[in-house]
Amino acid sequence: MAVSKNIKPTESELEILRVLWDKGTATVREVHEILSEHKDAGYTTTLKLMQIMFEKGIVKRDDSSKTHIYRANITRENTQQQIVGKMINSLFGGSSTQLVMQALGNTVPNKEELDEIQKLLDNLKKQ
Amino acid sequence: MAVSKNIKPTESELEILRVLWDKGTATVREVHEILSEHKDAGYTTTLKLMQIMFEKGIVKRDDSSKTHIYRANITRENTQQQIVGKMINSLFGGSSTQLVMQALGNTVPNKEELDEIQKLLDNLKKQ
DNA sequence: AATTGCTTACGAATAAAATCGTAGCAATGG
DNA sequence: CCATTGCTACGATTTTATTCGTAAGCAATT
Repeated sequence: MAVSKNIKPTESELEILRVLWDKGTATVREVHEILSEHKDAGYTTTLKLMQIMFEKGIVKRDDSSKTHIYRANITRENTQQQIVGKMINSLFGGSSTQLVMQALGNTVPNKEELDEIQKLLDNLKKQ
Repeated sequence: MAVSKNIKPTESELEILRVLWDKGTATVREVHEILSEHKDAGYTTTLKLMQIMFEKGIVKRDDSSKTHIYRANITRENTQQQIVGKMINSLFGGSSTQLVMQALGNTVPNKEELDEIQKLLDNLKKQ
């Protein structure tokens, strides 16, 4: 398995990553448009953040044309794992079960989701 | 239901809260001793943090004697819910199920834990 | 009474994250 | 040809979080 870098995106970086994960690729303008629906910060703020993320290696970019095209350089899955893992330790005393209980108690999943979880659970039980 | 304040403890504050949640009450010294097992920061750093948390209302304290006695003023459950909820939205597109799958895939629960989850799952299915 | 040890208070330094203003460059349309 | 528009670069500022040094109080001990 590939070694997952221990990258910890900040809150703002995560917002940008979400857009990139969703869209695949995006320009600063596109990211900014979407972010500004829920947040107000200037265009250059988003630009600067994405430049910093580029320096950190969190995103890649194609700068062959004037308007650069960005894409994520870390996967959603990896980042989720990273953050969830950290949270299990820091908030749930290392028990993933506690987190699961909390999450399930939080919002009620529908039938399909319950089945999906049940399937995973069955799998875990077999081992 | 009580209105849960929208408090967002910082990383350091969370470390302190964990100690307080575990022990119920603690002095700065006690908190510091425990923290310094895994982290090195001076005593006054911990002190200052706890003073700030007091100002924010995150912790209470009994200052009737010279050595103040602290306790958490927000519950573990509430804080977990707060943070998990935020994460479900920001990282899992609002799907608690996705988070559950991630968490379960992360570290393998033992038999008892699996049973516990199964029980909760059964309950959810009934509704 | 002086010393020592432990405490709180608090200003200030440092570090990290987020925000913004301005400059410069290229393409476009009058 | 020049004004406008939209882009990147980047330094500087602001905000937030963390860390620490120092002073002062109090109590036990020498």
